[in-house]
Amino acid sequence: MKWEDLAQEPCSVARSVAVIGDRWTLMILRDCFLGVRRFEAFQERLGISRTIIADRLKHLTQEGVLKRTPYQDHPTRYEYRLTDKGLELHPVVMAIVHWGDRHYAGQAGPPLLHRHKTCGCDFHPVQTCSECGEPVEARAVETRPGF
Amino acid sequence: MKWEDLAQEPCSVARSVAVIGDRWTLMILRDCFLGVRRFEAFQERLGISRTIIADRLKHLTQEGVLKRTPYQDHPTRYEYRLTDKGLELHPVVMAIVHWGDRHYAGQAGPPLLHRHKTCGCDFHPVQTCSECGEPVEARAVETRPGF
DNA sequence: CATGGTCCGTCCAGAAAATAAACTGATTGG
DNA sequence: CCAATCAGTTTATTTTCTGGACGGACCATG
Repeated sequence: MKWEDLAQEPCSVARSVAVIGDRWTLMILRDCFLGVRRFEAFQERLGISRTIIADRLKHLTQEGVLKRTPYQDHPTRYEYRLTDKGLELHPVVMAIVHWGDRHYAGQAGPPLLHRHKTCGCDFHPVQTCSECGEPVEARAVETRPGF
Repeated sequence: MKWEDLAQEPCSVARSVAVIGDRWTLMILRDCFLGVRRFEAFQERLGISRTIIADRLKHLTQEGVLKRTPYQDHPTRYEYRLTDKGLELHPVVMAIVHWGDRHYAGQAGPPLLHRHKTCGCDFHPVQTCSECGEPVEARAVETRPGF
């Protein structure tokens, strides 16, 4: 099966994974949420070849996750910013961070702390039910076909 | 950069991505949460080569996300079940599903519906703050070094 | 007791994709 | 003029993936 085939599957995981489901794309998204916007900055932070950066940025841009906008003329240079669609990946990234914090943080604790500006506290994300507001456990979820 | 290098980074995204950050691993995890447990079932559902299935299942098992347990003797056959650590990936998978539902569902709506057994409603996941309980917006989060 | 079926893998060669390293090109500052 | 910055592209190599065959341990059927 190919990338393009994945996008055609009648499954939201498959379709999302076709967009964000590889190592470097996820690492680039992480950096986006940390405020990184420029090609050189991505390249330097990730330490991987420029081809990959170019490729992934293009892909994310085509999918509307990032927007390529000029930040100077002579020569025109572009930076990559999260769109609203991209910002909606925040729960995905936070969930990944939190899982990593729980299972791979060293003695010293998690490498990054997250503060919720609204309440001012350091927090971790909690997945709750949109209907009753209670935390959702994996075992408390039942799945059925939607169409 | 290699997979193993990623795992060494002082970043929880990198460390998590080193474990779950590729297409097929994520698709396998999706199936795990849908109750798939056997080699043949993964292979048939994903339609990819057996080599990859074997490789990813082994990797996830080594990382303690899945547990390989016998379900019959003569001959001994094993199935793959999510461990507690694996179950904790539920928010990650749900966040991915929800993003896909929002941006890639067709006219007919999302391919799968999720019911919260506790309250009995179809729901979508909401990321909330562990401290104040309010929904967390990407823009309301501030990050700083933890050690 | 052969024959086919199930199930979980492994092995191999060729095809496809990912990746690194060097290069291009426009421009600015000294 | 020379070096530096920045955003890529090109080329060659390395890695991964595919598709199929194969193995081994059984079971059911005729």
